[in-house]
Amino acid sequence: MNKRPTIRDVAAMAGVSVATVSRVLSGDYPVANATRTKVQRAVRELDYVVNAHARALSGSTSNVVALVMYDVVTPFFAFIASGVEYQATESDRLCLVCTTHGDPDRELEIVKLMREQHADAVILVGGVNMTDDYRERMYRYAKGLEDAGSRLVLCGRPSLGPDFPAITVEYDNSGGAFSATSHLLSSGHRRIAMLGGPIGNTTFDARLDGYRRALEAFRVPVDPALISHGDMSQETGFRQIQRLLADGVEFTAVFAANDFVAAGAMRALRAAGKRVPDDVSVIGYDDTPFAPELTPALTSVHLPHEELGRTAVKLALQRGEGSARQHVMLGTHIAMRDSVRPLI
Amino acid sequence: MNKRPTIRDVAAMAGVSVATVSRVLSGDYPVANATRTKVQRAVRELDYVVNAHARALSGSTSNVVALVMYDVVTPFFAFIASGVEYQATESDRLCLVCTTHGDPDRELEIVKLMREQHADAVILVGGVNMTDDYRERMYRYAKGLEDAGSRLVLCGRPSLGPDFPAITVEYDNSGGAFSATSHLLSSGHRRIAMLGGPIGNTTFDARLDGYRRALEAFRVPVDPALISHGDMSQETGFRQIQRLLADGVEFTAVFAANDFVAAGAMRALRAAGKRVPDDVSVIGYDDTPFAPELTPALTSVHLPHEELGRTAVKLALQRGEGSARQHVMLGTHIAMRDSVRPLI
DNA sequence: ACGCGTAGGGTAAACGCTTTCTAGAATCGT
DNA sequence: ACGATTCTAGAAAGCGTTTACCCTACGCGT
Repeated sequence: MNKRPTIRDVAAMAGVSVATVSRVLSGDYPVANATRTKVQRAVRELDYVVNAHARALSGSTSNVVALVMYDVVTPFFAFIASGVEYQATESDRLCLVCTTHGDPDRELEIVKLMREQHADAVILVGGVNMTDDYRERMYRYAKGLEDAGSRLVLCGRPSLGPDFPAITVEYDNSGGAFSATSHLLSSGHRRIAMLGGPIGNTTFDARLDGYRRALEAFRVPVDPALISHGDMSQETGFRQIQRLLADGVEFTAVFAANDFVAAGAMRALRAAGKRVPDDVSVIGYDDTPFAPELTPALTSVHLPHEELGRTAVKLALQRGEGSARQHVMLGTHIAMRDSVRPLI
Repeated sequence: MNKRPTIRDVAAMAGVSVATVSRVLSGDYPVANATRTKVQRAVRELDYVVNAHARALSGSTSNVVALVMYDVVTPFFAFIASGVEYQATESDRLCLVCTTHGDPDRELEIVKLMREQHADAVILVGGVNMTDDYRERMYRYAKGLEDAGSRLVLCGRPSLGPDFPAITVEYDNSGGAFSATSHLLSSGHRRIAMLGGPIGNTTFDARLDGYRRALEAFRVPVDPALISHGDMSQETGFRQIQRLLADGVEFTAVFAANDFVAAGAMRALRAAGKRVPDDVSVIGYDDTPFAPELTPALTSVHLPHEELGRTAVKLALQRGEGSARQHVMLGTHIAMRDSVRPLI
């Protein structure tokens, strides 16, 4: 096993100083053509690659973007991650991925690790419980990261105010829910069950808010019996429909907090002998890739997941005054399929 | 914006030398309790975090594991990534994620970047085209990474031989296909269409091989008309069924190269008025989370995705003689659901 | 011919940590 | 009580780059 060559070895072989090698490599400083060629030959000869840590230590930018999310497999996160990875690559950055599984301690640990790494940007993804504890925690993160020269980005979660030292990139969560509910309402549905969603979670709360606003706009009273809470899983959707049916709550349509909940709901409806969309219309949220594969193909609120991720990186990397606390909101649209039918 | 404190600042505040601070932080070397306390207080006071690059430069391990895959959203990759991330965290490593989208140039670029980063392990995930060019490329990667002190891991792709300086962690791809096909055969099916799959890709080839072996074991002739190629998408499954039907090829069962292909196939069958499983049985591969949500719930070959990822990291990080070229093969099993029915 | 701006390149000081080497102090065996 | 250990901690030499600073040589306007 050869020891890996350093810049000195390259300099020696090329017969120049290390400074010159460094200059050839970074390509900023003027270097004579003959010299450049000699250096490049030596680099190839020795199969030399720079030491990123030495460079980061000396230079002070690590060229790393960090992504912190709940998990890596839920399509919502996976697609945002995809956008982040894409844009990071585009911007010649590497992409560090960490998961919290909702554990604040782990999150704290990760932010500390990112300070150690001098990440150019730290992107926190997804809904949260907006408590005082959370705000305070974010404030500490922001301070720590700022001192380390990192940008903090809140992605797919609400801004903490214009004075908060972080970039926010969210999508119109409440607006999407408003559209979805309005779609059902204008199809004649009045008894619309709202399913899924951890109570207090900003994502679910926003979706619930859109649901409420749409009902109000149509002057339909909000019936608390139609609103259920739980996590965002298929099981939740399945059980919530079962309970609604068992309790004899009447409804002709279902607005699920996301596509998993919708899938579970459809399964429960089918099990109970209800046909979708003939007896009950169903609409989901997130427009997951499997939505079109369900039977019937699921109508869902489409989110700009990848663009969310890309924008987060783009804004974080853009230097200049005031660039450290921007706020962007992306739109959504409904992907119409076969799970919604007008009420006759 | 305060400048971030260094180890010297901590040393100064605690009234000790930097060496002592370093030792308190790494916790290996014996330090008097009183001293340790003083240092820890100073660390907390200053909100000090070490500089990972300085540490890596001096120490020489970066505590980073790199994951290189086709993309980040396909469940196959996402679940392996999940396992990798989990085990990396477990082992106090950070996880760098890169995607190639099948571009060899990008892959080369990434391996170079990982050499720069001194990643502890570089994990290459997923099937490939096993060409001479590929072997040669891998050999160059292995050499370069070995010099940089990194372990190379081939995950979910075949080993390059016991002498090749890389760890291999694969699953029994061909065996899974054998089981799936046997399941169909022992249910009485004889005309089984094999769908999807890029020709030459090790993953698809292995699945095809299992299909063939099962047919032979049941003394059923292999009919080339039943085997179609394409990518691993829903569209492929959809179109391949359409073509089979249009060509008047007879079949009573479908073995799809993965669950996406299976979903597309089921859609095409439904569109053609064929019922699944009454008229045609369908079996998928990968056991994606949406498999149980399809109608009917899809029977599929379950893969130990997460364990694949975890094992890759575990083996790569374990030091000692011979640990650099191990070969592990994990098993699969069939997740039985409702898309297969015995032929009467 | 002279001064000057600039291209080209070398020297050496950081960057922030780990670790070896060294040494004083405290403890122990006899 | 005294040499031999054992603790504890500091000094300083790297680790591999980048970059500020300095110097030479050359082209050019006047």
